Amino acid sequence: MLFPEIKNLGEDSCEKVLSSISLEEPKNREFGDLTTNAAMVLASKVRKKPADLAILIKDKILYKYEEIKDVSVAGPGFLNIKLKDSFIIEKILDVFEKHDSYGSNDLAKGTKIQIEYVSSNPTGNLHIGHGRWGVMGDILSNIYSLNGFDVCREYYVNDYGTQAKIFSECVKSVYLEKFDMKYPYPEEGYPRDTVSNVADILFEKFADTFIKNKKTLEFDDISFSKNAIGIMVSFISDTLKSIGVEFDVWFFESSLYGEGSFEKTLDFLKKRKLTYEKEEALWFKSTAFGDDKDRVIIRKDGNPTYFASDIMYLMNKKERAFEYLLYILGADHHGYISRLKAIASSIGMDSKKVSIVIGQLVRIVEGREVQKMSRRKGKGFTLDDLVSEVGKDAVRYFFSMNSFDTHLDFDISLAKKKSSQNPVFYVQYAFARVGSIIRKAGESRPGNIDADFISSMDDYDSQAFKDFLLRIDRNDFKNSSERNLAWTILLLPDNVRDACKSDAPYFINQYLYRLASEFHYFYKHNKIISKDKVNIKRLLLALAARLVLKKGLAILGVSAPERM
RNA sequence: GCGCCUGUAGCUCAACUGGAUAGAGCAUCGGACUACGAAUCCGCAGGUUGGGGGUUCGAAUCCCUCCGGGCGCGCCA
Repeated sequence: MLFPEIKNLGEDSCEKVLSSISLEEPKNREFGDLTTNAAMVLASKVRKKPADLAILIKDKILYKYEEIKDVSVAGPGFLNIKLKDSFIIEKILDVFEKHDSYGSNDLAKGTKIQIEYVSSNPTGNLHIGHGRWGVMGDILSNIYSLNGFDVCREYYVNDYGTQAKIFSECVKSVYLEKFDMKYPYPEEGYPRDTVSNVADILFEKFADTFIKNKKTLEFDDISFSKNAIGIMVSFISDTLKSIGVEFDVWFFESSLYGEGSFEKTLDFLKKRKLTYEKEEALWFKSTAFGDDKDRVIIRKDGNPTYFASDIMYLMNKKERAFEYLLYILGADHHGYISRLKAIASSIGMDSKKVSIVIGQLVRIVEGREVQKMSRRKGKGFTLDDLVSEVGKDAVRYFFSMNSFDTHLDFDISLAKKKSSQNPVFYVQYAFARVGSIIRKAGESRPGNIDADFISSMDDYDSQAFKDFLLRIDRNDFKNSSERNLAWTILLLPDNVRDACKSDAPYFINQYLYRLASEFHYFYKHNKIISKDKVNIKRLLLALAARLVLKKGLAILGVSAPERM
């Protein structure tokens, strides 16, 4: 999304017109490398026919550029531009020049953004959906970083309210059984197997530490609960780590409530006349800020609600001076959008800088069987099940390959396949193929390549590599497969930028698939190594493809194997 | 009932946010190994964009209205 300021150049009409001019790849590649609608957008402003204006732009402006080989006017007034091969080759050399920084930009210039995702209650295992939000959050964080943002990845742990309490009670009941002590298991309690795991660990680690007096049943509930939740959080953290999802901050809801901070918040709200009492409860006027109903802050029984925590948490985020806040929530939480925005406005934040992405739910599909994700045990897959079934790479690729807005069908049998039907393998195989070429080149000891270079094909800063780049000629490509591959290699930065603009990690997946496809075709139709010689320019393209594939896979957090 | 998302090829999804002939991958059918990895490549076929109206030079995209699917609407978190 890159947020309003960066996305829109401004309100004033002139800039608005300019910003609606596009320069992009045409839908149909035969039209050229780039196309612009400039003539159509500007035509009415200068009172000319789009086609006439297009010809004017073509002759007076575009032909001045050395990089341009040809321009044609087509359709209602599109200007199609074909670039010179020599220019594309220069750009490929640039890719190696930049290498590590290739694909990144500094559009956001260190702007602080916090991305909160998963934030599942620490009262049970993660389900498949959490995996999707986790992967989405992680990849989006990567993408934001590449666009220059200073990203804080955060998980909000709900360890304070009723649910956390019920969970502790469950664990306590099982735990005390180990000492032949009876404690009622709450009705509507959590599934017993997860609870037992936690109780077992507490027993192993702490033995009877929490039991202060066996006869009077005196029990250290506070410490017990804290540890029980802590263990659950470590389970969750382990699961997420297994798919490469990690956080900078694990923020505990309970930490909001120390040292009279709740009272301070109440004072703050009361002073601003944002609260009122009704039916023995304290309410927050969230409707004044666009929410669809007012919310209770303090219940009839005197306890704060979850909404109260939301307010304090948001104030806390504000204090930490994040310029932008991004939430990734499951579709079952879409009711939050208006309330979070309402809180943000009420405490003086710009609600436009609080952005909420809603991910649609996930179904597991195996053949024709459809399973809905479920948190209840015995029904459906947990995230752990899925990871052990198909592995980290497939989980990450499949979870990121579609738009957030579509319900995702996760096809387990497809994810397990090791063939071209499986997009993960297709992309990884392209990378492995370049590795294979490099090895082959080393073995065949070609006359026109020296040994230093072969051993340093990954070391773009080495002298041998730089010498190699100097040998590349600027002559035209021999065929369209060489040119298309080169062109595709150059599109990574645009995709990284657009993926951020639209909060769409799947742009990267699609780009990688296209690049892999372009490479496979190139590979099939062009010989790189012949008997005693290497085609240097083709090797250059293969190496550039390798660099970009690696970079792209890294954004997705999917491994790039040398061999498969 | 109200709100959010959604309906595109047999299946899973795209379409650069209003642009050119709606594109990919699976699946189906045909073709290519004496070959740097056939885990690949090439080709054929597949569509009234759920239905109907409207807005304009131009609509899968925006508006209205039906129909279908998912998810929300607690003094739970």
